[in-house]
Amino acid sequence: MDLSERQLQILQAIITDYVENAEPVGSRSIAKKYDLGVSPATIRNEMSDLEEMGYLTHPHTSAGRVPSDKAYRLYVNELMKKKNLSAKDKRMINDRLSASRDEFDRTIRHAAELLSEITHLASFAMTPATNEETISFIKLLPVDERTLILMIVSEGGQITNTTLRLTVPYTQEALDLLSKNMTVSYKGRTLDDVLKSEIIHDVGSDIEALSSLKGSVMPGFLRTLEDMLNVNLYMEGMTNIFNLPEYTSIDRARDFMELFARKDWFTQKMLARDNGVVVTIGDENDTMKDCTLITATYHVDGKLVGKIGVIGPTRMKYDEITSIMEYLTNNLSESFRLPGSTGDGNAGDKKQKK
Amino acid sequence: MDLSERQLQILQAIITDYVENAEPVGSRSIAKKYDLGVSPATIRNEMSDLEEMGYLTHPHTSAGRVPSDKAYRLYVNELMKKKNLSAKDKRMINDRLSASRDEFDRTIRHAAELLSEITHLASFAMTPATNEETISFIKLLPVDERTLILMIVSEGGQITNTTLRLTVPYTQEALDLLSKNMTVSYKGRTLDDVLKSEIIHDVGSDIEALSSLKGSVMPGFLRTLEDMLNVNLYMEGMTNIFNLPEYTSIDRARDFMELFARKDWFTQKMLARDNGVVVTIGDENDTMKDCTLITATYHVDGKLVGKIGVIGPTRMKYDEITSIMEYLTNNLSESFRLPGSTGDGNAGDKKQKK
DNA sequence: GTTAGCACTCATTAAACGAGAGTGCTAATT
DNA sequence: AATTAGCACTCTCGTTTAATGAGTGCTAAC
Repeated sequence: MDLSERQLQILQAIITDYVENAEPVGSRSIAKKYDLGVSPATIRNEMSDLEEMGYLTHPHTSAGRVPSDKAYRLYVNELMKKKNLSAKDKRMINDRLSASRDEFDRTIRHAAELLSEITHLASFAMTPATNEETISFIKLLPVDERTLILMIVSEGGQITNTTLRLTVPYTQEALDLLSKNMTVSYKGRTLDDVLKSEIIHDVGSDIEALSSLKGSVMPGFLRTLEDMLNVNLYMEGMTNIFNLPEYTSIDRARDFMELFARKDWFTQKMLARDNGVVVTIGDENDTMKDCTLITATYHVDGKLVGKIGVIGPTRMKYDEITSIMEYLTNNLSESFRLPGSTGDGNAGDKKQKK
Repeated sequence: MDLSERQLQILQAIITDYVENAEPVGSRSIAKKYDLGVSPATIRNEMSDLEEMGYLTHPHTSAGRVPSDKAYRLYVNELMKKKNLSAKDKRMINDRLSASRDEFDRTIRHAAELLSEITHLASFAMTPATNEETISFIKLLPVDERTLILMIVSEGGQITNTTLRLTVPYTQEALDLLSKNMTVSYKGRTLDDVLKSEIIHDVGSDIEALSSLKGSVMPGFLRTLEDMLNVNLYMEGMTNIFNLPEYTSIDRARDFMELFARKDWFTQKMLARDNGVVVTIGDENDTMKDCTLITATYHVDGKLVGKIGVIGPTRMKYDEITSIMEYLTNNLSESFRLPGSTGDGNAGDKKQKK
């Protein structure tokens, strides 16, 4: 049961108008503003049909029509045209996103800030999940007699280091040996794997000094692995939503804020989403059924995948926002590419239902 | 112009009642609930006097009285008695605050969480400012031919390290020499000082290889210094305030949230506050004139000073909250004491106007 | 198939009203 | 002289009522 050309035009007009003004739109105003060459009465009839098909709703009898989630879905999948970013937005992204591998986290946070500034919505950005990363080698570097640096290098080139302070002195020999043993034991295994497997015994404890050192180092090692696995989540522009008419009720605003207070939960949810630009509208989300959530992925060295997203009411400028996010993530992926590497990171445009 | 005993009793009763119920309190309910042995009429007369002296206000003619900032000030300075923590709260703090020097930031964040949970207010915690810390030594450790670890150790024992990736290979000699030169140049100077002074030239560039290496390392060095100087600010329990009657207006809530969005600004404000338990009420704050802000300080090794605090409406349980914060900061300072060191960190009880 | 016309619906706003809580004053009481 | 009882007065808050107006849905004409 396809929609006629005119129905699509009317639906598009209603969406455009409602997104703009946040108020139920009536037949008369459609007829006046959008030049469809038909009278309000005709539009009324069509609207009635569209409502029957589930694309529109009625807050109450004598109010205008409001697009349903289904209408937005149709719009995102079929009607929406890619928007060209304004020169201002492009400039903003290019200028302010001085990404560099060194300042990874900082860049990611900047990206989230930028996104919320441009879209006037709440935004977030996540550093890549490193579940699949494998360990390349582990090194223990001496600092002073009771202090050492533990360094973990992943195959993907990620390097993390932590300073450990021991309660007893160590010897250089023990240090070297432990480094070697740990590397042998863990090389090629994923962080996840190493952290979960409790096989910490087999690192070798032949020598007394080594065994003691191992005991001191291991907890730090595990903690560092955990830190490597932890994706960082940055949230920006939370207060933007206070300016939106759909959040003038304190309860709505509270719900919204509380969602973000549970960072870890939210992170999990977002990690589960597909790659590329993903739009989930209203009911398609299992929580926040009156929100739309748009995420996009950026790539590091064309491999690791991080996410960036915006959250707002289902009424939002889908065309603009998806375009902005595509531009932004391409820009990010570009910045995070290893000098030598190739591969375009596949920052595609898959609009898909989750 | 001192207050009579009875006036103090009445004032105390009004504060207690208002703090509890958040509604203007009338003469009749005071007479009924608090056994002062006088009739409502007498209380009315006293209330009238108290109002004239600026301790009470009237939302409108025929409403009950509400304590003014001045009244809260008097209460905090004179009337308030130290409260004993409930066993539950004590246990909570003792159990959950498994502080350890290694996981400094984590512990601080936990403390903020805990504080907001116990007080049902918004809380924050700041890591210590290290402006005054001086550099002990700088070390460059080799990782692979183009990667090295830069380590900065402060006199106070703080250790920070960053991984640097160079575009060109380096030599071991150059590395050692640069480490030595940098240590000589910067040893004993404060982080602040080093960062501000642009005297990066005199690190010595006699050798070609050294000069090139220096050029690559210096930006990373400065960035790391900046990171060391940056105090981290953790905010928790923001959404608690939505449950308070004073924040049912969306505008109020928005203002509140927006304040915290500007983390850096807020950090600056908080750094400027005195040590110990400091309470600033309503107008005493230059922003947030309808809030009370309570901060307390904890100590690291009896020296460095970090802050923890709560924010809420001027109507709050001053006695409980200050007691909780004192207990909590003492606990923190205790945990962050170096094994060898002494000195009680002077976590005093100075209630003072800012 | 389209449009004009018109009755009808329903949210929103303003005004009117009564109830209730609390004060402030005066006069009586201790 | 201090305290209290009594009462008129004020102001908020919730409810009711009425008017307004935007917008639909239907019918009949084009």
